[in-house]
Amino acid sequence: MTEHASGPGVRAERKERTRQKLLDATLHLVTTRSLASVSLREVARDAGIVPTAFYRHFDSMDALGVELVDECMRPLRQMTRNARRGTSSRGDIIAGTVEILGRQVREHPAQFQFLTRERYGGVAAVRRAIAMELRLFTSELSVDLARLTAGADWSSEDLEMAADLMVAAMLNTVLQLLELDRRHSEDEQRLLSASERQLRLIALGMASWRSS
Amino acid sequence: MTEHASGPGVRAERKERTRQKLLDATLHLVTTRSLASVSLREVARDAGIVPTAFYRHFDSMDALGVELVDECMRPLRQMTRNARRGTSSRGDIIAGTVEILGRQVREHPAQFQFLTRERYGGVAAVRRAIAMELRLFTSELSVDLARLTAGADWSSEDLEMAADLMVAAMLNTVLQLLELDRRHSEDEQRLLSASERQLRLIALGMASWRSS
DNA sequence: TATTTCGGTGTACGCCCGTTCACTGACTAG
DNA sequence: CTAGTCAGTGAACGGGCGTACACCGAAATA
Repeated sequence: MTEHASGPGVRAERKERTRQKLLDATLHLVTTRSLASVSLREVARDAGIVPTAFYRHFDSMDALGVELVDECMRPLRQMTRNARRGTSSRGDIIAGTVEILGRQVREHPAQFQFLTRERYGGVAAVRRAIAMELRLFTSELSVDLARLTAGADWSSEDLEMAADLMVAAMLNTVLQLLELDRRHSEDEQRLLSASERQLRLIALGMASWRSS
Repeated sequence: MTEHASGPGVRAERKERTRQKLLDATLHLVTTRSLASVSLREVARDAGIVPTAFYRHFDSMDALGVELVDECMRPLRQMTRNARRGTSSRGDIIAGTVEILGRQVREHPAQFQFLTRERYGGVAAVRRAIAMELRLFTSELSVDLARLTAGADWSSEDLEMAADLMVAAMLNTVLQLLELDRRHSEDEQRLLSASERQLRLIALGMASWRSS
């Protein structure tokens, strides 16, 4: 229970490290193929352990997949936090959001690849986990929109509708960014510019919207 | 070469029938899992033939997948044709489009399920085939938008951007429709109503857009 | 120091897979 | 009537899979 002088939880630390290796190996494998086609043995091999040792960390590949969703959601959560912070500092929310989106995708391509690929992939548990996170994301955005449209008579249903559209647009952008080849930053800029204009188009629509 | 009196291509007809059985069996299997996790033997079993006979019809499961994309695109193509025809007859394009979209998804759920699930699934060839069809769809829509915005100074790039946003919104609706449980027509109506308002929001934005 | 805990090992099992090959027999064509 | 075509058969192969089991040795505990 209490930590010893010589090694404070050396074992636990090693365990956590190989656990992370399993997650990393899976994430790497999933950038090419779908999770359903990745085998337990393959993951164990890439992580440098024997297949049976896999069970010391996860009950099954499905369970690992669900944990991986959580891990991959972290950059996305950070993204929304950054976007919110950016809101208060500068005037143009949209430009800031799109810029952050582009950077996050550039810095964590594998995570986004995994999330978008498995969003409608074969493993039901993983699909459900992603759907839950995404619903949370949309509802948070609709709260933000409520703040921005204060005064206009927006129903909560319409706010949800607009937030859903914005999230769909951004996810579409993410998918297109991931399809891009590496080191074609000009294409990336063109895509991000289009994304910004899409969000601006929606904002323009919202400005002249009357909740019926 | 010439057709005989007794049986005009009985053999070819039988072949076509089992070929169709293979495609149908795959489509049915793919509603639950992803294509990458469906085996050749499984498909052959469900189609009622021995595994080796599979090769009389397709080179591999990947090849079958590409053909399946083509087959599943037929209802979608018909949908756009219907939407276009509806355009000329009545005033409200959006309501008509959404209604047709809802009906098509209701009538061909497995096809849409396959297309959306495999759009970013594991099989590269299938992914490419779907992406190509979808790009065609978007560019056709941008042509329609060019006709509708004649007079306003829309650049072709912005037209593409708007069409892309609309397609993303509609695909998002399709995904949500497919997630719905059966026989909850109230939920379906709510979803289609939200989709209609999304498109209307975009149209509203376009009305006050100035291509910069 | 003696004992327990536990992450990782190695073997072994039965199963399903894709693909090969030689074959059969109904339809086709001359 | 005869020869040829070809969709479908059935046995067999080598290989990867998930998983059970007994085991090891270093870290943790007492």
